[in-house]
Amino acid sequence: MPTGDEPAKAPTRSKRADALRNEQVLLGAAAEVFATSGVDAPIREIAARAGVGVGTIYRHFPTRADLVVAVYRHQVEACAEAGLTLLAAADSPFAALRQWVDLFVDFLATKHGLANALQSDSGFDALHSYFLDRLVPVCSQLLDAAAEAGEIRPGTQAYELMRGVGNLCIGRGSDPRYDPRRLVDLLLQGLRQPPSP
Amino acid sequence: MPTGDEPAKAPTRSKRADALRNEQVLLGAAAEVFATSGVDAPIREIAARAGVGVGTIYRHFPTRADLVVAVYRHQVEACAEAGLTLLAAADSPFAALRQWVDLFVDFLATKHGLANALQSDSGFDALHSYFLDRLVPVCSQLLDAAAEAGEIRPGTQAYELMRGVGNLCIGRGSDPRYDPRRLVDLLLQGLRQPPSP
Amino acid sequence: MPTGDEPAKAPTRSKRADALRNEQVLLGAAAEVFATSGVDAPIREIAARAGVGVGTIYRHFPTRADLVVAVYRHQVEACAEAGLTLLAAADSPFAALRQWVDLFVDFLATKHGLANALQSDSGFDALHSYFLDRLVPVCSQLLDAAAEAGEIRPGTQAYELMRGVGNLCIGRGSDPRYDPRRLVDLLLQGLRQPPSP
Amino acid sequence: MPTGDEPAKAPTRSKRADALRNEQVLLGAAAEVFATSGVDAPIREIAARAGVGVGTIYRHFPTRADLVVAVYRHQVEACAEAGLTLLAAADSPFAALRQWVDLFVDFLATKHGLANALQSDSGFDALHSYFLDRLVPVCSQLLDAAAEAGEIRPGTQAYELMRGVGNLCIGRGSDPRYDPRRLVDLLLQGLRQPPSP
DNA sequence: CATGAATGAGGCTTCATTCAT
DNA sequence: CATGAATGAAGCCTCATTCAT
Repeated sequence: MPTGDEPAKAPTRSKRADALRNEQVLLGAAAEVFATSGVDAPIREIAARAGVGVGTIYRHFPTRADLVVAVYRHQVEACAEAGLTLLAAADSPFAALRQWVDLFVDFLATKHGLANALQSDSGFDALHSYFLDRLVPVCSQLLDAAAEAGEIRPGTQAYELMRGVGNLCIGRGSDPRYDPRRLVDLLLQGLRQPPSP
Repeated sequence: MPTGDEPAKAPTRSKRADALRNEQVLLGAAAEVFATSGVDAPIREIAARAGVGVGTIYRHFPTRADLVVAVYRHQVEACAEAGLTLLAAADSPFAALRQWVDLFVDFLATKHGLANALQSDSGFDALHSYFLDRLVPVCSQLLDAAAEAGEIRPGTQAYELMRGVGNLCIGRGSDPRYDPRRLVDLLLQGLRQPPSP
Repeated sequence: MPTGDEPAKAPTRSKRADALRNEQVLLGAAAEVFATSGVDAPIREIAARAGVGVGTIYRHFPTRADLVVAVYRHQVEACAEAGLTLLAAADSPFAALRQWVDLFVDFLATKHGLANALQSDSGFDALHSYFLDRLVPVCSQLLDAAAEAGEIRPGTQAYELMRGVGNLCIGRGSDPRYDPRRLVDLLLQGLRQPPSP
Repeated sequence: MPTGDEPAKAPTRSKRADALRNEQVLLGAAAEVFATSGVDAPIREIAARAGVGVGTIYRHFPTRADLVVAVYRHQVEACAEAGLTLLAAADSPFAALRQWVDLFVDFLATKHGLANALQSDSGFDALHSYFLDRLVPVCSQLLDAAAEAGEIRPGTQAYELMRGVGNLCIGRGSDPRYDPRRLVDLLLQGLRQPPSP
């Protein structure tokens, strides 16, 4: 399965390079299968799609959660980092928050079933934990900044907001009438209101 | 297993009564098991709790969705009817909407896993449809009234709102920091804002 | 699969009878497979031989040990009971012991791999326990009687003797030069000697 | 992975030395793992302990039996040789036999699972053969000498005795009440009796 | 030669669903 | 009509063994 754009002359010290490439293939296949059949898809299906045996998957990712985390790690990291960038660049803390949440929704919205798997009771505790450990602090910073700037009412916890946004992204695409973005926007608008009427 | 002390000539009426009673037992057992183990609980568990064979369940409820719908039908009906009552009784259309949504959240929040099962891709299409068919019109009426009264911005669809509220109820109880009610409230507050900043 | 010797007219209250018959078929098949491939044989193989699905076996015998114990229970019981009979009937306590041990050897010797499975570290703790719980007391009685009659040296424990005899029966049949009976006899002869020369 | 500081011209001798050293490391690791997890331990475990790849083990020892035999060869040889020594040195042929058997029991008793693996049906035919080929002749000599001296009854075959002793050593350590040595002693005492009562 | 990544057979177990009794 | 026994597909996971690097 040579990509063709490498000189065949210098395979040098492969071995590890080989395994690494394989891992990439695996992650790609897993991403596709997750998108299609959800993160609960049979390991066999992923193995088949990647053109490897099941053992290969178990070698690289002993548990399913390991695989899921690996599949989404890059994007989660990018999302986390974007939070800080946005806070520095946006017109206002609230605008930053909104843009950042949009980013998160974009991410979840394109991964069929990922939002579901984020549920803590879905058996993917590691996934749930990873996402929240990584993103809650960022969200918290954005929320605090917006609150300090007086743009939103205080008192909302980042953990709750993240889970709420995640939940709203569940089942996107099943019906064109349902667009999580509109609801997330409503949620953020709600933050601007004084505590209660 | 007829007891023999009924006239064999006219079992019709009593048989029906029997079957009905049986169905009630079934529904009760299913409700308990759903509450404990979620709506995905093994059929056997429900049969055992009801003290009947699995065949009996299949006879009465050919698909699992049929059973789930039957279990929650009363409460869905009550919720639907409450919408009209509230609209008539509340201080304002928006107050009615809010109270009604609270009712719906109360309902979902106490049924472990029900909100999850409402997802259209969860394999319980019948359940999903039933809930929405029955409640969306009510919600729509409440939304329209509030919009007409100028209490909320126009443009939000009842279908979307209902699904959003349902989604927010997923996973309640897994972490004390997550309370769907607060987020639902935020959502409703968001409706009061002008379309966008 | 009617046996033909039952009047086809009176299937009366079957159901349980059916299941019972099935259990017998299962036990028969398991006995054969155990004899052929040892007690570690794949469940599938037993199911196939019995002409049933694997689920049927799991229903009747949730764990493999349950199955093994069930397969041999009758014979273990018979063996245990024979101990008392022999003690009463034999010429001397030692003769009774010898005959009883012969019985036990006969039993083990015809079950390929059973002696192996009796090893406590073979993962069939339940089997190991069952055999010993049932037979050690009997053996103990026989040993005591022989010791009291002065026919054997005192001090040998029934547990140890039973395990020794069991061990000697391992691997019978693999080589015609090995006959556990001769060694067991040697063991019993050894009991007649004074403690040490 | 040649280090490069050896002359490429004459690697023969040093390569062999290398390979030998490697084999020693392997045998050491295997011995440890066998002691810990039995001779059925996963090849990987041995490879890991030796710090080599599994392929290396397969190269040196194509089958598992080859490895096991290699691991115990030294001790088996020593045991075999001890037979002759003892016969010359002991007070009587029977005393020599007894001491020699003790040696064998000591050997087996300290190797977790080795006695089990000696079973001819355990899939380690080579192991079984090696042990018996090497030790049966020795045992035979001792038996014959004792028989000639009139210390034991004639007629017992060395093959049978060796296997019997081996079998008695199976499962040692699983229960403090079971000590193979006592039973082996009984067996030897049995040899001193006249053929039958 | 050594490495260890990849393969895939093989065993296990759970349940939804059917159907004889 | 009710029962629950039987079925068997489906997923899971663990190594022994091969072979490209």
